[in-house]
Amino acid sequence: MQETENAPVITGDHRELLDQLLDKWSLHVLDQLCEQGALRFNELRRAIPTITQKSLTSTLRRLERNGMIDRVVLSDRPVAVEYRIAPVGHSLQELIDALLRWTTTHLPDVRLARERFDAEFEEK
Amino acid sequence: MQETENAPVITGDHRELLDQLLDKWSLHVLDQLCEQGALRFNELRRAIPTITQKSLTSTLRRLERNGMIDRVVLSDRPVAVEYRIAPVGHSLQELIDALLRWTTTHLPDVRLARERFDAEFEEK
DNA sequence: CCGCATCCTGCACGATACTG
DNA sequence: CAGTATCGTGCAGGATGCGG
Repeated sequence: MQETENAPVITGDHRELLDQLLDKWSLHVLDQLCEQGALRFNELRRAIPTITQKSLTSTLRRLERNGMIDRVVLSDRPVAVEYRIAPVGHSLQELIDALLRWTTTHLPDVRLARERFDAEFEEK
Repeated sequence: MQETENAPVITGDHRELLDQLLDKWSLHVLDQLCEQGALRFNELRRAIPTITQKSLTSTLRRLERNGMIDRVVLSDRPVAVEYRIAPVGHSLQELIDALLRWTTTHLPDVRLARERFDAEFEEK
């Protein structure tokens, strides 16, 4: 019978982790690091022009804490740091790509749906 | 030929849409509706006990506006409404499941990484 | 049963200035 | 170059009460 198939119940832990990986900036950072393998702090800033320095810092810290990326000190004087995608983080890449592909594919549908919804709402 | 493979550049539109689909509650709602097909308002409340009525309402509106779900009026007196997963929304199910499976699988890794990170931070 | 209207609070994020 | 420190603010989301 149906057995609810594989019952993907969403626990608080799931939600918390997803919040930390799919938030406003993490996706950008992960995406960049997955593609480039490793990037310097300011290279990331340039790759994601709209991100604030503060946000980039906190995003990197969070991703590092969750084991998604590694912070590698290249030298002390001058200070040089590199951020590398970690194995666990890399396992996310295909998922992220799938997410982006889905949005790209269905963006037209969504736009149409929105127009319809808004128009219908306008009538009243 | 690296060609950056399929270059999944993240635009503002991507980000906005993902924000509306992967936010705190949408995932729960979509997940429920995908599994059950259709649910009443209060059935959803019971299925997601921690959600507020206000949040459920706004989440449902947003998902409806984006074409992910359909709001079906069953009767007027007494008021009876049903929310059904729409085709576009259904195409998200496997993606959501993949997301949940990934977190379930890698949660141990993440926990370990966090402990290490926090411990290392403690030392200083 | 299915919502809408308000009030309220935290906190995510931006802007800006400073440091080794 | 790679950050830390501080201030200001919008707004998501909880709590509560009312209404058809």
